[in-house]
Amino acid sequence: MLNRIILIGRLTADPELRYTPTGTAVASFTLAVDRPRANQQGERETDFINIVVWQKLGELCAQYLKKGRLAAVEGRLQIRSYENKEGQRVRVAEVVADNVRFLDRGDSTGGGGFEGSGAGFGGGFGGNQGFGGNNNKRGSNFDDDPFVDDGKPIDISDDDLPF
Amino acid sequence: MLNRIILIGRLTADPELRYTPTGTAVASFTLAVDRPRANQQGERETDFINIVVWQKLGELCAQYLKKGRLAAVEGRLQIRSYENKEGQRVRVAEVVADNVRFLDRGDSTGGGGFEGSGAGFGGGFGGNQGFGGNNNKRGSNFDDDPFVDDGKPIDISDDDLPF
Amino acid sequence: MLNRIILIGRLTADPELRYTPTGTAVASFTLAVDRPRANQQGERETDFINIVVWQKLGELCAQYLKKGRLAAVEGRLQIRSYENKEGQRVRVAEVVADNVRFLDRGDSTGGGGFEGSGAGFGGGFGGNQGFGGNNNKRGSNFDDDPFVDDGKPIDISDDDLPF
Amino acid sequence: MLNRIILIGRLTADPELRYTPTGTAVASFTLAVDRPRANQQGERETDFINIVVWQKLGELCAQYLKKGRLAAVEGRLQIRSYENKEGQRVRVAEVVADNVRFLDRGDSTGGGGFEGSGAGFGGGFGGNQGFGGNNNKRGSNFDDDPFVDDGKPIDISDDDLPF
DNA sequence: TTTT
DNA sequence: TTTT
Repeated sequence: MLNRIILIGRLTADPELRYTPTGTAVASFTLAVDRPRANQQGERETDFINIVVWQKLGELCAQYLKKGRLAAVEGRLQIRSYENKEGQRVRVAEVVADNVRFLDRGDSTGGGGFEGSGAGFGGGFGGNQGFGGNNNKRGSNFDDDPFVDDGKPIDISDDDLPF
Repeated sequence: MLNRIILIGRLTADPELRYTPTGTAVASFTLAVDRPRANQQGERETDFINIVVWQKLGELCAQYLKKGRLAAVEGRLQIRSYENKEGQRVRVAEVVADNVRFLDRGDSTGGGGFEGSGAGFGGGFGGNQGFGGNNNKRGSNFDDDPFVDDGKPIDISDDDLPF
Repeated sequence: MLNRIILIGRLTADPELRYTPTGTAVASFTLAVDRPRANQQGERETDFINIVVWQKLGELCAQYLKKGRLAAVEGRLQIRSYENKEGQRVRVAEVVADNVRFLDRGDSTGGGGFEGSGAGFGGGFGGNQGFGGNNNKRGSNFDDDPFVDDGKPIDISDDDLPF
Repeated sequence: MLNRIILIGRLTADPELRYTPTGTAVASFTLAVDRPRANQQGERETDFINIVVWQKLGELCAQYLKKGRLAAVEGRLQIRSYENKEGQRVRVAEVVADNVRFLDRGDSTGGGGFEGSGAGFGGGFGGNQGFGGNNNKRGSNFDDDPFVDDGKPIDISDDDLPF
């Protein structure tokens, strides 16, 4: 009924940009988010949280976010479930972002950042013109999805579209 | 650096209440949270999100929340990582709640709900007196943790304390 | 750069429904939100927070929400500023909601609730057909806006549209 | 029942640090938060949102935050109400922060930021030792509270403590 | 000005 | 698997 998450952390690597068979862009990256307190052993722990960003906002993330950058991400926690090759049910958690802010090394406009979910690219967004043709070279699979722990590629299809 | 999630959904089952070796209470349950929109096939999907609640607030959840009840949960998304018996790295996502609201069939106080992380049980909270002795009968294991897909019990220890 | 608020509380009165000169619907109501703890005097205090909801979601609020009902509201905190008749600068705070959930006495569908900001009424939303003609009978003014403390009516105009 | 707000913005001025009669620290500052979209006239608007931060976290804000700095603030929206000298009811909105992150020019620790509401200074926090004696030189008034539009000073008293 |  |  309500599902809202806000994170601030640093990218563990450059974003990956993919396209569905119908040409919808989707970026994915992992955010390292430090826990507020040290644990019993006095160590500061970190949660590595996978983020996916669809459409134009995803393309902007792929263009502007890089490994090590600080970002604020706002979205929804989603639990995908699938069977791996051993027939085990695997559950992967990821945040589907609809708002991303670039918080350091911002461009000269003073802060940077772009927002999704907005009028202006909701219905009318037509694909990925100007981004060089959606190169489904490797079959559009998330074959290195960091949540996949057993080598099984997860197909990205238009079924995954959250809109 | 910042990690905040707010969910509203219904419990898929009664909460489980456990205790660490040192007697700290921890409740766990799963919240079914409907996605905002239907997917491509016109079906309404649901995310099943695991919640853990420590200390007194956990005991209150175990006491007042039941299967089917509507609840609002506020907390932090945490990704635990461990090796299963096949030597595979398994990642489990769960929300560590510090505020839970009971949203239906509220008791006569008008709405119900309790809040954690507050003055009053921060440092001084001494265990679970009055809750009948912390019955580590089954070895204090999360042996039916819904995030565990391979039967391996996860030890709950004082290392897991988020405070 | 980022502005997100989530509230759960009860309506102090039925929502008011108005229309801008160009026929855009806007509902407004006040949410009573109890503070988490009692104050020094042992009293439980309450914040009365004004909510505005635009377009179709506003019409749904006006239709389904009533005085005393419990609702969850998600949106953005906005500070409007204007000069009152004594020439003083007055600042009014309100939450512009893009998601509202109806949390009690839900209709038979089990929970109720509607969500805005979504594809489906983002760009293509054409007005308020089927809601009975937008009766700008009283000049489209917020002449009883609960944030106005000095009798000055605040014009609602298309300038106020947050989209 | 639930009241949570998260903001990212820049300080309009250095924080003000005050103390209650019993010596509890409270910092206040205003955050400029740009709205996500331009208005009808194509202008980008900004909300100026007042923040108050109590106790040790407030002292840290006064120490580390300065005009122009970028910060993330997490807390609760509170509406205070009082009568001004003309006998009018005035309502002031402010965010009572329990978590503040310093997002630019972070100190060498890599990111900066401090968190309140935590074990460690919840119950045991005893005042403001080491901060040089709580200088109520100007009568402990918020005499330049940006929410006060009519010159009336607002007394800060222990009644205002949110804990 | 206010809700349960 | 991981960021500063």
